[in-house]
Amino acid sequence: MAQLGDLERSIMDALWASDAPLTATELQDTLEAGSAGVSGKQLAVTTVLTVLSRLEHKGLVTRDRSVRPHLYRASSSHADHTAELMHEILGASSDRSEVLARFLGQVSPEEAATLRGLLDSPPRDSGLSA
Amino acid sequence: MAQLGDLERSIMDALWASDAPLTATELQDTLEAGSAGVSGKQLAVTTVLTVLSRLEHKGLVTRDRSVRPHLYRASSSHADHTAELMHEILGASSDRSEVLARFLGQVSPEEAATLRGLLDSPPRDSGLSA
DNA sequence: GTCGCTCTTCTACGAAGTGTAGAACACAAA
DNA sequence: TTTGTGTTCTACACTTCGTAGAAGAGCGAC
Repeated sequence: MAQLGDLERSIMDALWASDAPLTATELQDTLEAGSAGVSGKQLAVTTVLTVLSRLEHKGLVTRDRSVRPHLYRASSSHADHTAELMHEILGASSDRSEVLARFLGQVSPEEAATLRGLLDSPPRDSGLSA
Repeated sequence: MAQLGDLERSIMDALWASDAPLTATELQDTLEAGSAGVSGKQLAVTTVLTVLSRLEHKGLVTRDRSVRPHLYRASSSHADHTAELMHEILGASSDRSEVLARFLGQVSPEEAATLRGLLDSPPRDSGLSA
């Protein structure tokens, strides 16, 4: 799955931040607003569309072609995606326990508490909406 | 920090697997042996050196220039590196708790047990040898 | 001291991925 | 059918990575 480029990430962030699916033009506006400040430079819509196609190809974005301005949305929630990435990295390791130990060693007390809570509470569920 | 290429990863793996620092030539041999089987093709030493330089530039490898055949070793342990990567990804997320929840949702029972154990035991130590 | 060997640095190139966007095409409304 | 908006095709420059030759540097042998 690998890492994303800057623009790809920006677009994914915009999609993740939006409840409803977005059109390319809407994304274009969102991106301009997001990177606001000094630049104010707007990307060409084709640029946004190209990146969206690439993201769709990578499986990160799904597109609704049934409506005319196509609608784009993230295939999975940001949290899901991030968690998957973390697992991918963990899975590539030979010594999972050791990695987990290090991971916890770097975790903040708050996060440790969160983890404890999560481990105690029923671990059996998935598909919660973000 | 980002992700590594195939050869870069192979070299890091070799360094991580070795107790002592290695020279470029030793790494060259190790890589040949590691990828053994059908290929048997050996990389040019310069290739190994180039990649080592790049890895040094990225901070993943440190080099001892005081001895003649320079000695190369991984800057941090494999587990440390992996854990750092996981934190990097987690840190880039806006909703850490949600990500952690998803992460745990995908974790195997064994790993969950490991985590529980780690969270219960004194979290205060670092620098364990891999 | 300089010859030669080994190791390192410089330089380079091709492939892949990414940011960027124009040109051309498709489709619906007027 | 024309027109405007949205999508696809194509393209190019830049970066990263795998790959390695050519040239330079240091050290031991003679």
